[in-house]
Amino acid sequence: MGRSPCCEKEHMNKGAWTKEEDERLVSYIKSHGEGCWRSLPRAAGLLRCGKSCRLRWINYLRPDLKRGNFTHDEDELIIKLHSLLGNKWSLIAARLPGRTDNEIKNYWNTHIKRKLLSKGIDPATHKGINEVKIPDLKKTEDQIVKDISFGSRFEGKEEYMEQKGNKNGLVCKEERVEYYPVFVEEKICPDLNLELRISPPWQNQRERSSYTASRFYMENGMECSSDTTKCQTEDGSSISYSSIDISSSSLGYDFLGLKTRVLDFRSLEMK
DNA sequence: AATATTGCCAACCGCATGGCG
DNA sequence: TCGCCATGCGGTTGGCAATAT
Repeated sequence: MGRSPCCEKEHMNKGAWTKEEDERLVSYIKSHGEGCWRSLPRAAGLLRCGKSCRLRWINYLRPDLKRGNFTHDEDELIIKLHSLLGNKWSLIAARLPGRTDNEIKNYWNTHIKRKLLSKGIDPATHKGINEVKIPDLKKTEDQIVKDISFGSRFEGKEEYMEQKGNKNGLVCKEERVEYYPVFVEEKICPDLNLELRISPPWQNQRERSSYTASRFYMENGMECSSDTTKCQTEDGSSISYSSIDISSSSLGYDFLGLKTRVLDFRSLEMK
């Protein structure tokens, strides 16, 4: 036996909402607040299912919604966030005040996809359509990647960060990856590159070696999981990357403005 | 003017997730 | 631990408007 439907389908209105229904919903939520979507329709005198009410409110009636076309800045932000997060529309929407996940999703599918394709960029991978999609990490040539930490802990870096006017925000390091990483150039908040990987908040090499950093490696919409890799630093100490469960950590980090535990990065796995 | 096609977006649907008893 | 329930999420669809033929 399957799951019971979220509401009684019969005697329910479907399709476009009327002005009167909108008014009823708005007035009810104004006086009772959001939530209890299942019981809301009956209480508000609406012949709609709870889901439908929730969607109508979130996507259309909410007073904080921004109307009108997307700006160029919003376009750019959506593209960058999509390169990081993939089709996680709700996460992307969380970074665009006044925009809904549905709105962004529609906008992506109708405008941005086409725009990227016209530039020869694959909207799914954010790479040139003719480029090889999966890098061979074993190759000996250097690779440039962007290593972005999300956090507010900049021990020993406060002065530097203040000078740069970025005490709390993205810390991005441009790193030349060789078989053994010996060259790391730090940059503060450069443009997000489309080649990204996400790691826990920045710490210096020594500190990093003291806790086994879990490096969730995302290559343009794909998660590239790998076994633990030991890398040797200049001073001879070793650093372990990837595949380390740090869920026991009690630390929470501000990832893209969303408070999260490190382990939650797993939920960013691309489909 | 009539019809076909295309683009857009609000809304729906089914599944996933998390909380709770 | 399990099952139920409410809610959230992302993919898909339906219908309207604009445009092309």
